[in-house]
Amino acid sequence: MIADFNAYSYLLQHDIKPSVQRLAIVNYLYEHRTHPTADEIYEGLLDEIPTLSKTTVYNTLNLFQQQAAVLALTIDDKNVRFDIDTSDHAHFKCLNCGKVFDVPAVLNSVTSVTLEQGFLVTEKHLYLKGYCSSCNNLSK
Amino acid sequence: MIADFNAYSYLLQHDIKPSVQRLAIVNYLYEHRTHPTADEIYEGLLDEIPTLSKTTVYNTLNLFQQQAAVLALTIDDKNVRFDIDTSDHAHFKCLNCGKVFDVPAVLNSVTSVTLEQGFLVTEKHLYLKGYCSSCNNLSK
DNA sequence: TTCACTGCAAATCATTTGCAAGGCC
DNA sequence: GGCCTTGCAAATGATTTGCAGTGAA
Repeated sequence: MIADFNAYSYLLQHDIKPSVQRLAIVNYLYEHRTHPTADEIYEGLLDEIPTLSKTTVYNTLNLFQQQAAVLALTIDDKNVRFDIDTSDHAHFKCLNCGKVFDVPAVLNSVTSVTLEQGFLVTEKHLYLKGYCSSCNNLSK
Repeated sequence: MIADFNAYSYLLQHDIKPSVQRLAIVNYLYEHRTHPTADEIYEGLLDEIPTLSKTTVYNTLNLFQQQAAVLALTIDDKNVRFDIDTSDHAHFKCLNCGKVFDVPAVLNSVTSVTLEQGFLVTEKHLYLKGYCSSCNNLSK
């Protein structure tokens, strides 16, 4: 499942000094593509690292963001969600079950939006909301 | 500047019973297209309505959202911002000055994203981040 | 030894909730 | 009178901050 992913070199590639906690968080994000919250990551790692503190999870995720090793999603207005997949895609949040799905959108094509002169775009987020197939079928 | 906008009928059109507070908030949003936070709206109306409570601002904005009279933006990870313009457009947030700009994007064209069978999309948000012309020129 | 990393406890801040008082039909 | 709206105070919950202890180079 972890396949050829090397958490250690992933951190080095992003100029992040590896540690037990940092490696665990990267691996958690690599294995759980559910766009977890800081709290979900913390809870998910407690068995593995019982001494882990939530502060460390927040510190680490903030560091990862700075180094562009993860993407912070604000599709949820309650808490920030994290995605280790920084490739070109959009997100869909089901308003019923709350799950956040990856959507294979081509965000680059969105670049066609007309920006004023001198605006420099460094980040693009396309958030879709509605009802996923499971929740949508229930109401039929 | 207020032109032909009628806050009273705007509320009625959205099945919202008018009140002094609700009218003031709608007018504030109509006149301040800066995507204000709940707190900014509260502060901005204190002179006009000194007895206004922040709870009422939150209650009202939540009601407006339910009735689709305003759009809630989560482009900012700190607090939710509100937009009375529900027409087709995107948003750009400057990472330096923090301002949120309207972008004349055609979100409908974004519909071309491939969604799985049975996914029902009810809301689309395109958030761009980077540096606005003022902040971008400073660094040159 | 030094300096960065960790983790506990406390602080902060946006938002919600409980509830009592006031106002409108 | 009854119900909806308002607003205060307190609660909640995510995230940050202060700071002391630990550990690795």
